[in-house]
Amino acid sequence: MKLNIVLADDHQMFRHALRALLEKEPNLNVVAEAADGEALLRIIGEQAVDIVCIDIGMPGMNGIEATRRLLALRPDIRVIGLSAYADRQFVIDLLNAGALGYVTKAEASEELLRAIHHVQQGRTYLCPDVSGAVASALRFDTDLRASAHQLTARERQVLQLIAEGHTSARIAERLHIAASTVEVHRRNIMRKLGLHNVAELTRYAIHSGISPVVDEGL
Amino acid sequence: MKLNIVLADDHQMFRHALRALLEKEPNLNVVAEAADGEALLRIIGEQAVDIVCIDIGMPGMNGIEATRRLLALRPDIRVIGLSAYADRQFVIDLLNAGALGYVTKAEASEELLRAIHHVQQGRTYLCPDVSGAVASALRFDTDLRASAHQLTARERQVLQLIAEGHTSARIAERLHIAASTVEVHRRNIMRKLGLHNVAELTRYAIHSGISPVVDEGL
DNA sequence: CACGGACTACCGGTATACCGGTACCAACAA
DNA sequence: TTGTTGGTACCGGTATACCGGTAGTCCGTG
Repeated sequence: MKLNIVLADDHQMFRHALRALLEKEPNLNVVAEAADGEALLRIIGEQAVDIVCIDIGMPGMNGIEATRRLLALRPDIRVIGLSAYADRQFVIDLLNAGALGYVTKAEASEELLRAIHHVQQGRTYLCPDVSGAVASALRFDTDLRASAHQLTARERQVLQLIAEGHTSARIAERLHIAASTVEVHRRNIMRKLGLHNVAELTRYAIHSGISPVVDEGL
Repeated sequence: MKLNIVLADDHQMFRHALRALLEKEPNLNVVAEAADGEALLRIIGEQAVDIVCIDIGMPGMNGIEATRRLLALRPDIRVIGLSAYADRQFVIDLLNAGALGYVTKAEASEELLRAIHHVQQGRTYLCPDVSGAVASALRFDTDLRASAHQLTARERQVLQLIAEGHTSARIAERLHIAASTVEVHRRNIMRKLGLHNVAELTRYAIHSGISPVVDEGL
């Protein structure tokens, strides 16, 4: 029985390339690709999926948020996070969201295959440079979780869209809520974080990993 | 006769995956991979290379600098730039450095194959979203090549203060000029970069190194 | 059950950003 | 000379951010 895999990454080129690589493995079957979180959720509602490899740094709904929602719908799916960075906060947030694996793109592709093998059996797998970062975090800072969860899921979502340069009106359209509601989220975010303008919010979003450093179409 | 290709990208996983994809083409032969600019220059000194696909966003020596040095040593090699973003400045800088192609990772992998085909014949190739960005720049400014979109020292200074979350009034105080002047700088910066709000300016500042990722207040 | 948290939504108001234009001056280049 | 670039400064106008309050629903917990 082949494993059904879905790839989620905003870079089509990366998805295609990764598909070519994974399909060289006889027991792996890439059944679908998604360019963003919305597409991913649509896909897992439509077909049988065993494992999802998801990029953390996607615009719109990011990988962590997407993981949270995906597992709420289909808790049986195994999620492996992919990221350009071995950022502690990323790893912690993703594991809290329910993912089983975490591999950086700087690692060899064999690491991803190893991760797939592990999570398929329900085990956790962190690639070497990530597990090192997490271990040091656990030694020095025991309450990382608290700071990571000051913001609610909805607030993180709004924050990411603000940091991507959208106005409250556009964010409201995107989330299918009223602009006034977005304004409320905006103020609550600023109050919780002690920030007072878009520049500071953007810096926070990038630094905390809610928003990727780079954006498309600049 | 097969085309000898070298891949340069700091993400090993991306390199491996891209290799798997390119090697499905019968006339392409990936002869080497490089994780940074230094390794790339070493490789092209050692073996026959026709085409180099190089990532712009590599740490250390970036793709543009590496392209410049590579072509100084081996002007016959065709260079294709790969990037996560369709940043005008990157495109211009890379073309000035002597590259023939530019493809974003958001595009389909077919775009890369198309670019390889074009540059092999000595022709230029820009993928659609990139040529769109360049075209929009041409509408505003006819003289692109002469570093038209470089910011002046004063503008960089203003941009940094904007990205730190200051208002135009505060920036004016800090620089001992009128707020109206700061507004002019602000608009000129946005026009040059093709950006339209503080969030995008902040991202650009962080991304371009004008502003550090971390700030005291955060 | 009552309570709080999260999310939703609206009201009003002020501050600031954003966009367009014009203008003067100094330094420098064609 | 004339033209160009960078820096300075102001005008008017609209859009959006930012700040304060109130209030309804839903949902999970004590």
